[in-house]
Amino acid sequence: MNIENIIRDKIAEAIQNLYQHTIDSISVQVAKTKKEFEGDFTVVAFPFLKISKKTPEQTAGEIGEYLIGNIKEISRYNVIKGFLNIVVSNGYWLTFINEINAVTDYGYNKPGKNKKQIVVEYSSPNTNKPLHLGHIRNNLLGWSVAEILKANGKNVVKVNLVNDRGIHICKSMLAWQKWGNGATPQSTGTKGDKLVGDFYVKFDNEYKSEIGNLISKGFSEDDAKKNASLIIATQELLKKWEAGDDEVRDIWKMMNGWVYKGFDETYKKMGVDFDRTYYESDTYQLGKAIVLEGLKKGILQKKDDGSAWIDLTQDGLDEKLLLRADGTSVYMTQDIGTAVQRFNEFNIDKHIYVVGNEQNYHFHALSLVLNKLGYNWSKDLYHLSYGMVELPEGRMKSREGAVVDADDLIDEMILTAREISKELGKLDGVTAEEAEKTYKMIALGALKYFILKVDPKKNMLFDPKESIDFNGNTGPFIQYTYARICSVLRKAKEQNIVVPSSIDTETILNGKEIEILKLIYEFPSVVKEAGKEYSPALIANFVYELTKEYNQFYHDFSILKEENPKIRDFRLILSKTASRVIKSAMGLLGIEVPEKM
RNA sequence: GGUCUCGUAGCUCAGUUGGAUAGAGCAACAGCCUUCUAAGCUGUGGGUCGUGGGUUCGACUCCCGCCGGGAUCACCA
Repeated sequence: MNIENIIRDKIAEAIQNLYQHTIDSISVQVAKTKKEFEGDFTVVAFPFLKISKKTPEQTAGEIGEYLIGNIKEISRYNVIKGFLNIVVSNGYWLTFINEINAVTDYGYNKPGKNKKQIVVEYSSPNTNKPLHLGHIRNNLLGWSVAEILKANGKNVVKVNLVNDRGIHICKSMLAWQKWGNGATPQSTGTKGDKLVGDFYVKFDNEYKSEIGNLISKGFSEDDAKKNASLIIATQELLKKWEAGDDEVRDIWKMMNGWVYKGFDETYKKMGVDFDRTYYESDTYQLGKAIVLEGLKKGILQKKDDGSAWIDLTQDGLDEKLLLRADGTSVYMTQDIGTAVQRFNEFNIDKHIYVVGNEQNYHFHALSLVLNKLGYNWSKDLYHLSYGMVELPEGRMKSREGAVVDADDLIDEMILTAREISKELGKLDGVTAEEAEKTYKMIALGALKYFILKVDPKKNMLFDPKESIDFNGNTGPFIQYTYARICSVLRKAKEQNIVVPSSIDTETILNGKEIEILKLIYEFPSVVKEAGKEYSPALIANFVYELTKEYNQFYHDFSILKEENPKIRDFRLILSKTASRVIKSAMGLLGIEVPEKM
């Protein structure tokens, strides 16, 4: 049983014995003691004053006295202004580290017998442009959240839904037909997704200039947009695609093929993967039958032109279109269909959509619509809504090419990592291949940590001019700490010092060592909280705190040169355990850690 | 206009379900490598937590108003 629960129980017991009043032990708040006070855990006495009818100091003192007498793991306490600070004995911490040394996956919950699955849908790219920094945030978040849920013992399915059809891809196709001269990735030496993206931008530029021309000829802006020959030709292309026109389908397949190859490369570089990939060209017809059924039941309304609507005004939203007058489906229709499909296909406990907060309204509506249609699992849908990545000049706009390209960014990071490493001469002793692997590890570590350390819900800023740091609160800092520990353990081995599997529980500890132990102790609850909140940021902030603390310890105390063998052994175990936790935590973020850097 | 969000040091971000004197990193300045990796460590300066009320023993945290930024309210996805 963990010490906080023991304290909770005993406090409830103390209240009962001292003041003849029954309270629920889980309602007792046990917090970490602030750095500037002596103690490990703090209990605030104020909530008990009504029960004790005494001053805060008296109440805290009486409870403290009771705890000393009844919990052997507590060595002493102090009271400051109604705050009861509890000091846990060295013996407890030493027993704790011995215990976790015996387990291999400390901090993780074993997969339960529960066969229910959690589906995490993320990435979900459009096939008309390459991935950019916004997609990076999405992918890293989705992947990491899936890993964190696995660490919480959940049965997770990672899913991608590729938006491979629609007006946007037709724009790239039309531009390729008109101005492409048969260009292919091979003929141009361009990565497939980039090539298709270039045609998308080309389309947009030509379209804009056509609109400009029309406006100068007296068209209103709206009319110009609707009547431009380019947009009309694009719509024709879409119609042909929907009709299954062979030529159009062939171009579509070819160009999407280029894009997939490009995406796969980027995914691989980022280290994200999926258990299943769906394509909207297969699923975009889903949902129609459900909507028609809803009409029949009178849950949905049909307008005069034949379009189908749902009225969400009671829920504070508006009326929402579910089927066009011509019977074709819209975004919402498809999402209804795919949701139903997923719940048929999997035994779903929770379905998580990792999608930007610009679609909050859509997912709010989606869950209401499904609920009204009678699917009681609509409450199990969860929109993991993350904030936008903004540039100093505002949002990224892919049509205008004002984006930070994913591949470029990663490549630049690798370049920087290589430069810094060479400058510091850190990898002089290793093979070129090994060094190259480490540069990539560091570059991705920096990028992933930079993104994941921020609370997913919040918008974040990325300034390309101030490239991502490698010092301070960064991925490389944490990786460096790991490498340092590995180095110490290597040296120990060279000196034939064996790290013992357990340690004498009478060993005397210093304050820094206890601080590190306390952080290691917190790891499981951080994993749990991160799972509950779907927040890799909690893991990132935790592991930073741990490494910061470790670096201070490393600086202030020597390990291998420590003369007292018991203390030396303890420090080795402590270091090894810290490195294990660092590696696990970083693993949950998708960040690898090097043994040398 | 409706709905939803965000506002913490010059900049980027933390701040557990309300708890003690609001913390890190970067940037600036000053120190520390014959000692287990200096991608490190130590110190200094830097704040009316947007603002005004309210609830509370106690508010960065909860409630209301206002100011400022963002998103969304498409027969786009």
